[in-house]
Formats: sequence, C-alpha cells, structure tokens
Amino acid sequence: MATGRTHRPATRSRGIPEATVARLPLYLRALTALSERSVPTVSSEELAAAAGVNSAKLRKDFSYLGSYGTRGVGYDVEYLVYQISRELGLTQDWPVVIVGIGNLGAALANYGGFASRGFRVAALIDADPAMAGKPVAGIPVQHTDELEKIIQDNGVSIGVIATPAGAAQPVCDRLVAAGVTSILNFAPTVLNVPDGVDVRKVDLSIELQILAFHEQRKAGEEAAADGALPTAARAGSADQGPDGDVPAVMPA
Amino acid sequence: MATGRTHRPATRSRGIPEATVARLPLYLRALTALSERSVPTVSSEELAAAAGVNSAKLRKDFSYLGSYGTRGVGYDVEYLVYQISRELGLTQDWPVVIVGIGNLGAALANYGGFASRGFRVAALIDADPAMAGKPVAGIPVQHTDELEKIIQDNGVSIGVIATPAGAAQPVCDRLVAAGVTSILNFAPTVLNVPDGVDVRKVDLSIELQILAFHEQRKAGEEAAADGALPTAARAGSADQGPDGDVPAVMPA
DNA sequence: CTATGTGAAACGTTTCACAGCC
DNA sequence: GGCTGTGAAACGTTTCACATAG
Repeated sequence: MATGRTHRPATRSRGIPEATVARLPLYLRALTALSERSVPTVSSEELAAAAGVNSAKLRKDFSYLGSYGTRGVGYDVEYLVYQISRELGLTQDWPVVIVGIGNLGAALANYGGFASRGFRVAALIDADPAMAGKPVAGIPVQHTDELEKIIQDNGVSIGVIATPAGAAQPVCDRLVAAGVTSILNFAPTVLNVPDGVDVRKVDLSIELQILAFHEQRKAGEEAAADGALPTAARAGSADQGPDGDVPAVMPA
Repeated sequence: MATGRTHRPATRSRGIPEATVARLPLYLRALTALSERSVPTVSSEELAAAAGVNSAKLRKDFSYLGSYGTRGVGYDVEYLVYQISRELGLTQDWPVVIVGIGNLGAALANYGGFASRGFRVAALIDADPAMAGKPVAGIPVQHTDELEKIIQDNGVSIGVIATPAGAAQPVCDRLVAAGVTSILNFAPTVLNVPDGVDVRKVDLSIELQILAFHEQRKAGEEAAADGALPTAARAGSADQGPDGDVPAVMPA
C-alpha cells in the first residue's frame, strides 16, 4: 500500500515489496545471532524457523534482493548479513533525535538496540526547562528551543516522538520543517505530514485492543463449543507474524 | 493472514478481516475525541480524516460490523463508540500483567492509555529481588516466583513482556502455562507459543530499520534525480497507514 | 539428491463506482 | 441531494509446486 512513488527505475532491482522490507530486520536479527555463534551457512528452512516465518516466504523475500544463496547448500551467513544490512541502509549510521523525555523517552534512550544497529542517539529533547542539562542514558537533555539547531547541526533525518499526544503534532511540524523526513511516533495521535515524509507509529493501547478482540473471540468460541474442547488443544508453535505491520508507512 | 480457525460459524457475522480489526482502535480513538467534544454525528469523510484513513476503507470496515450509519446523514458518534467498544471486547475490563520492570516496563506501567480503555494493570512482576515491594506507578512490584499465583488469582489472560531478550521465552512459557492466551512482546525475540495463543510484538529497532530503508531510498532518488527536484515538493498530508501491522497476530 | 529461485494459483486488502436509502 | 453500503475490479501478499543448479 505504501511504496514510494518510484520516481523512476533508478539503478535496477527497484521495488522490494513493503511486506518484504518489514521482514528484513527480522532476518537480520536471526542472522546476526547465527553469526555470533559462528555458524557459516543456513538453509531457508532453518533461518525461517529462527525468524518465525515459513521458508517459502523467506525464499521469495530473498529473491527480491538477488540470488544470494547456493542451491543444494543454503545461504552464507556473513554474506547475507552484509547484503541485508546494505539493503536496509545500515552500513551508514543514522543520527536520531528523541523528543519527549518522559518515562517512555528515557526508556528509549536507554534502549541498547539503538546503538547496536546503525542508529546513534544524537540528542534528547524535552520541553521542560527543568530537564535541560540533566543527563539521561549519559546524554544531556536539551530544550525544545534548540530543536531546529540540533537537527541541522547533526544532519538528523530520523526523529522519534515520545511526547504526550497534544504535543506530538506541533513537534512533528517543527521536525519536518527542520529537515526530518522519517518519524517514529509513540504518541497516540494521527500525525499530519507532507508528502515525502514517512511516519511509522507504535501504539501500545492499539496493540492491546487488538489482543482483546481475539481474546474475547476465544472466550466466545469456548462457550459456544460448550462441553467440547474445554481448555483447547495445546501444541505446536505458532508463526510469529513476521512484519511489524506493513502498512504503517507513508512513503513519498 | 492470521484469523483464527473459526471453529464454526458461531453466532452470525463471523469473520471481520484482520486488517479491519487493526483499524477499529483508531476509529475508536477518533470517535472518543468527537464524543468528548459532544459532536453528535460524523460522516465517513470526516471520521476517516480524523483517523488517518480514506473514507472508502472506513465504510467498508464498518460494513463488516453491520449497518450502523444513516444514508445521507452519517454515523451517530455515541452509538458507534459503543458498537466498536463492544466488538473489540472493551466493555469488560481486562486485567493485564507486565513482566520486566526496567525502564520500559516502568514506562508502560505509567502509561495512562492502559486504564483509559478497558485495561487494568493487575500486577507488575520482576525477577530482581531488590525490586520486590517497591511501588512503580503506585503498584508494588512482585517477584517472578509469584507469577503463576498472580495470573490465576487475578484471572489474567493478557500478559506484557518487557524483559531483556534472553528472559522473554522462559517468561512466555510460564505465562502460557499459567493460563495467559494473549501476549504483547516488547523483547526483541521471536516467541514460540502453542496454538491458540496470540502474540503481538512491538520492536523499536525493527521500526527504525524500516524507516532507514525508506530514508536511504529517498537519498538515492534525490541523487539520481540530480539537479531536478532538489528539496522535493512539500505539500499535502499523507495518510497514516491505518493498522499497527496486521500480520503480527497469531490466532488459534 | 538437496535446497534455492520463481512462475502461477490462491488469498486478502484496498479502491472504485454506483445503487439504494434517508 | 447527499452519504452510506457494497458488488466488482485492481492490487499486493502468501502459498504452492516444481524446474533448475550445485
């Protein structure tokens, strides 16, 4: 649904499906784990299991990147790590700003996963003057007044919004005006952005509501099925639903 | 991709598409805002704009719930709030446990959005004995040893995992064994669960990587387009990508 | 003989366009 | 006259099944 305009064919293999892009980080994580254990090669079957998807999907996904496997053998772990990293743009590192250093913002700042893969917290920004100068996760919090300067000085193109809902849109507008073109939004609001700016959202309450829906349905079915399967069958392991939600992106 | 087994037709209008379910919370949020401003009715056009989707999609979504609108007029706000709440199972309230009270767990415990819509934090659980008894967000942290007892005593069916990656699977296993059937996973791992257990995941690092992919592509296109559109056109407001990711659910 | 890579089928979701009702 | 509700078309994603290469 949300694959950029594709202004033109560009280099060559343009057009990796959005659903595939959303799964690449999963593959990368599984591959990194294998790499740390010095595993040289994996089959699509093994890697798929580690990433929580089925092997046909994985092979199809990789086929969009090129032919990086060896028939009869599998994939070279190191090589694939590199190829996927490159495809995702993780060979360069991205300076990121976090705006809104409350509980959540602080948790994000402390989150190790940031640094581990190509992202660097360039600055923490908060509207509370009392926070200014205080270090969070070893980084001093700066005041919102500095926002534009910080973005420009650091060449930041990715912003994380962890403010209360009411502050999110104004912050978003300022980020975009200052040059940010990708936003990860934790505030429970719909953000309005110009064309060419991507927004992804993470909303705890929405996730819980979706779980509640299925939970309710289970309860209903149990009642409906009556004396039949009382506690339901327990076995096997479910596929994790690969993507982190495909359609939350709003490309150019 | 992940709609339950549908053991049988059940009552009647079974089979709301997963993509629609994922958007219902968005509509609900927009409707709640309208309700607070005492707006009596909305058109699909207005509500869609508030929820960040297009009106055709919204109407199709609502058509799965029934015919709750009035042609030529629109939808009754209060009535729709009720119908969607009921559909999502939010008319009852769900006790939830949060396991792993680090930075993120604490942030989640403090998150207001929990209580606001049918969810109640029944307990906070952490493996660190030093945390035991300490109140976080007004709720005393309990030790992991108590996990099974807490789940059973409170009839908890939804668990939130905010532990480090290494602890997530064991915690998940214990939650499931104790009776939890829906899990919201913040740990960067694939969780293995038996059939009948839903897992949704929220992964910051994955979201950032997806943004980086598009960001990189933008940079490439700009370079490719050369002297042409230098800073790119800025105008209009993008649609927010309704769902929080449809496929992360693993129903029965 | 094994495991990748990929057309083609099946499925799910979104968009279109308009009939139907208020 | 205006807005909902919905078949049908268009599109994207997943799954199947097998030709192909090592």
